[in-house]
This record gives sequence, structure tokens and C-alpha cells, in this order.
Amino acid sequence: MLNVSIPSNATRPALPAWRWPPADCPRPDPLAGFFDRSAAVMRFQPNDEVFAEEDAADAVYRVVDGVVRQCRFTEDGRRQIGEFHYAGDMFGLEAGRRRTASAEAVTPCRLQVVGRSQLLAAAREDSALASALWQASCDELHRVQEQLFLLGRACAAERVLSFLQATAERLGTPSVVDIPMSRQDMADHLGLNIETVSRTITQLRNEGAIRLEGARRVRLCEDDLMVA
Amino acid sequence: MLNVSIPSNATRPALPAWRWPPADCPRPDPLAGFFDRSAAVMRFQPNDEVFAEEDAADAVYRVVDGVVRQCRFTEDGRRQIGEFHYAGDMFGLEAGRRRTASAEAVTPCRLQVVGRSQLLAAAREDSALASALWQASCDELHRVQEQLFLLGRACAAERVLSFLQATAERLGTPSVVDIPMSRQDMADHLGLNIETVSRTITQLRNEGAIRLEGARRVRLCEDDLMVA
DNA sequence: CGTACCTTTGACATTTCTCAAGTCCCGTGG
DNA sequence: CCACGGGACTTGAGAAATGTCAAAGGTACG
Repeated sequence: MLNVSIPSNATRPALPAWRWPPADCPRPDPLAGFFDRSAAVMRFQPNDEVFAEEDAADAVYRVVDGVVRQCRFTEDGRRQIGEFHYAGDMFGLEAGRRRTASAEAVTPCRLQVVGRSQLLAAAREDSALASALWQASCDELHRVQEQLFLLGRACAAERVLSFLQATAERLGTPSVVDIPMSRQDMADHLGLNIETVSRTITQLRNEGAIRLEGARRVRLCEDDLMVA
Repeated sequence: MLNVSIPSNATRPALPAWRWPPADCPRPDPLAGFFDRSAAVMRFQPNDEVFAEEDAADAVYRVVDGVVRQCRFTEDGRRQIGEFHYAGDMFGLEAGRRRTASAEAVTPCRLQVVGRSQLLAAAREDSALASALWQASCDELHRVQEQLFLLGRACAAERVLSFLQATAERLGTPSVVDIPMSRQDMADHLGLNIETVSRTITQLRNEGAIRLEGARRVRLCEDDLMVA
């Protein structure tokens, strides 16, 4: 079980990390193929806006390299980051005609861009592409539902540890994470404030669940994944 | 703005309620047609399990009447309710072969059931059906992202009020809600505990944002939606 | 009309947030 | 090479929100 100080009244299991790539993801990836054939490439610097809430949702993106965050704001300045997108992720495909969230570069990044109607037309011709699109939506839904559990029912230590593990998995480096985003980004993704994220990381370090090799580099210790 | 006692340091806008049905939802509904033609009907009593996490995901459901909750559990007994499904909602279509959440009846209900492969085969033949399926997934994703904001960044009063407004909209009764689920269900959906939900409802009543006409019936007062 | 369950309330504990200072790191320019 | 500045990160102390435990009301249904 988690060795870190999660409220003492209950035995709390480690949360399952997101699986990436999904076991049943078909290879070679028709989405990658389509973007490689058809997309233009754009570059963005950190904090550049890729698109804003309410913009026309007429383009679809795929990350070549770098990291993108998807977020929503309230008028009083609260921000919720729904998802981070990494190399290989598609994002920005929506059913409605307007964006329901904005997207911003976290790190310098290159994005492939295609027209939404172009992608949908190709999917109509190519059932492998259509099924990859559907698979991608479902994967996204599952990640968001995992996130929902985290925000609704997990304490700060669980949220942070789970995030670090998921990010490590996603980046393909199971035992070390080079965290690409700021503490503030982590906080707005995890529904915490920046000081709580920082304190929680310190606490996880003190309890031996992680080791810090610089503020943006964390080594995950093995026993985090164990269940008692 | 919200008149209810949300932390006093900031001006917090009312959260937008989910739109239902979505403005661009095509009519007549090809999904409804397909289920009406092809589905068997099953009945469930409150708390009956429709399917469990890890079950084979080989059936797809549509609510005829009643309410269904979709939930995930941890070993230590925490529960997160992702979504409630009402009359007309499809649920249970997944990309993977296993359920990632369980579904349970909240009220007595009747559900239409079809085989997953049957639905997908029909969608391959009928592009209107395919597009309705995609639309439904996207709508679900948007609702979940709204929920994500609520759990990550909204205080108890905002969560409860937003939930009541959304439920009223969803049930087609904009000013009165007949809440179909228990306080515990609300709590597990909103990431609160049952006592906090109860206290928050009392507080909203005291502040005039709602009126109670029985524990399960709430009248929403107009000025909840106003922005100062 | 009694019983079981759901809801509300109270008192107190815990977690997380807020505000205010540090500290660290890194690039820049002397 | 080293001082400097600025941003990011960390830490502390106290406040606020939410959770926990316990018990009292309500309500529905046999």
C-alpha cells in the first residue's frame, strides 16, 4: 500500500496509472499516418495559445514534440487544466462548432494541424482511420474519468503521486519523471493550490515515496506501486 | 452573481448548466430509432447492478425510464459517481473489451439493450447512426469536463447548486427539481461527503437560492442564474 | 404504529487554502 | 568569474473549508 501519509483512518490503495499506449491500440497507427501525410506543422513557444475557448473548432492537432495543456478559465481567474497532451496525442477534435476549452503550449512544441472536415472526410473513406478516431475519443474519456475520481475522492498525496506515476508512464520513463510543467500547472490540473503541491512533494520525499533530483526531476521509488 | 456564501474573497460567477438536448443534436434521433427497432428491454430495481467493472463490455444500453448511475469503487470503500443517465441516454459503449466502471439502477428503471457488435455493424451501414454515436461520445466528454472543473475548482455551494440546476435542465423542469437520487449519491458525484451536501442544501435554502419542498424536491430561485 | 432508512444537525478534527516570507536556480552583464 | 535580478519553488503560521463521529428528526412502508 501507499506508504505516504494519507489520512490514517483507512487503507488506501495506490491508484492505477493510466495505461499508455492502450493495450489494444492498433499498430501501425492510421492517425499518425494521416497526419504525416496531410498536416502542416506549426511551432509554439511556452504559454502561446493554440486556440481559445469559443474559437471556431475547425482544426485538429497532433503533437509532434513538446507538451500542450487544455484548460478552462472562470472570470474570477480560477483555471482547470483538463489534460496535458504529449508527443503522438491528437487533440482539438470536437463535435460542436466552437471550442469548449482553450489549448496552450507548456513547452516549446511543434504541432501538426489538419482541417477538421478534411480529417472527417478521410475517416469516412478509411474505416481504420475512423476506428482510430473513435478509439482516441474513448481513451480520452477514460483518462478523464480517472481524473474525475482523483479530483473527487483522492487526497493531495494520492493526487500528486498518481500524477507523477501517470506522467512517468506517459513519457515512457517508468522510474524517473522529467516534469515538463510548472507547479502551478500541476496544481490547476490536480485541483490543488501551488503551495499544497509543493508541500506534498516535500512530504512524499520525506516519506521515501519519491526522490528529488531537481525540482523538475523526480525518481519514483518502487514500493509506491505495491499493495499491502 | 451567486448570492450564496461562496468564499468571500472573490466574485464567483454561476457555473454554466449543461445544455440538453445539445443545440446541434440531429432530429429525429437515429440512436433512438435503432434501439426502438433492435433492443430488448430489461427492468432493474434500485441498487441493482446493470454491469460491473471488469465485466465484458459487449452490450450497450439506453434508458427508457428511471435513472442509472455510473460508478467506480476503491478497495477501501470510496465511491465516485461519474454520471447519472436519464431517459433517452445511451451508455455502456466502450472501446475496450472490459468495463471501466460499473452501472447501477438509482430508481426502478427500464433499459433497452443491444449487442455492441450489432450496434457497431449498424453504424457501419448507416452514417447518420455513426455520426449520432460520435455526437453522443463527444457530448459525454463535454459533460465530464464540466464535472472536472466542478470537482477541481468549485466550492461546495457551487457544486451543489450547479448540480441542482443541471439536473433540473436535464429533467426538463427548469425551476423545480425532483431529485431522483439520495444525498449519498449526490455526495459521491460531487466529491463531497453526505453531511456537507446536506448542510450546503440547508445553507442555500437559508440564503434564498433554493426552496425545499421536501427533501427530494427543490425549487430553484431565479436569481441564481444572474451575474452581478 | 413501529421499524428501518434517509436526512439533518452539532461538536470537533483534519485537510487544504491564504498570505507572507524566504530560498534556490539560472541566465545576464559587469 | 562573480554579483545581480527575476522567476520558480519552498516553507511557515494562521484561517477557512470540509470531513468525521455521534445523535436526533423525518418519512415511508409494512
